[in-house]
Amino acid sequence: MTATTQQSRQNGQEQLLTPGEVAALFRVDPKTVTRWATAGRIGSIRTPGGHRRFRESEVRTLLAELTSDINQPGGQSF
Amino acid sequence: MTATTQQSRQNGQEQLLTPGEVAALFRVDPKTVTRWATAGRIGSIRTPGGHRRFRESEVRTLLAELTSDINQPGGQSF
DNA sequence: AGGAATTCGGGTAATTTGGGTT
DNA sequence: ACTGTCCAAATTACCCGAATTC
Repeated sequence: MTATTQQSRQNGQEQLLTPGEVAALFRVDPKTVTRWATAGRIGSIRTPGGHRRFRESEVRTLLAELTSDINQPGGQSF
Repeated sequence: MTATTQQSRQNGQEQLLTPGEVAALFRVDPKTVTRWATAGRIGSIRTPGGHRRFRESEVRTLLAELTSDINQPGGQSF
């Protein structure tokens, strides 16, 4: 198996992203992504050391919602 | 044989994970997992050669505890 | 017995965290 | 209410050579 060192082992596992990667996708500061997690707008997984990891699927979903105007019931607008 | 099938199905024994395996679950470097073991944040078993192995149940429990989902069952939110 | 991949160790950059501020 | 920046401290990532595992 030719793998660098990282994310190419668990095939059926959930892929996780670092704050910096998520920030790059949204074109925002990593700090802003952290605020989203703190505000409960996005799920996060903390490492035992306290750093956050984000689910790629969830991030992509959120990113898709921002790509086009979404105003559907259940979207929590309060 | 692939990297994910290093160990065959033993009897009722505890499944052990390699540092790389645990690292993939948390999306960190295998070396980071080693530091967690050194810091006592996660239990580890050493092979006669000095390599570390981790209990799968403990790892999954730890992963679940550090996971904060926003609208999905299974995660504690308090 | 040889080979590929992983995991030791240490040491040094890069990223992340949290608070406070603009 | 939301985001970007500054700061210090903590955590994590990549570098190497050598040992271990399968």
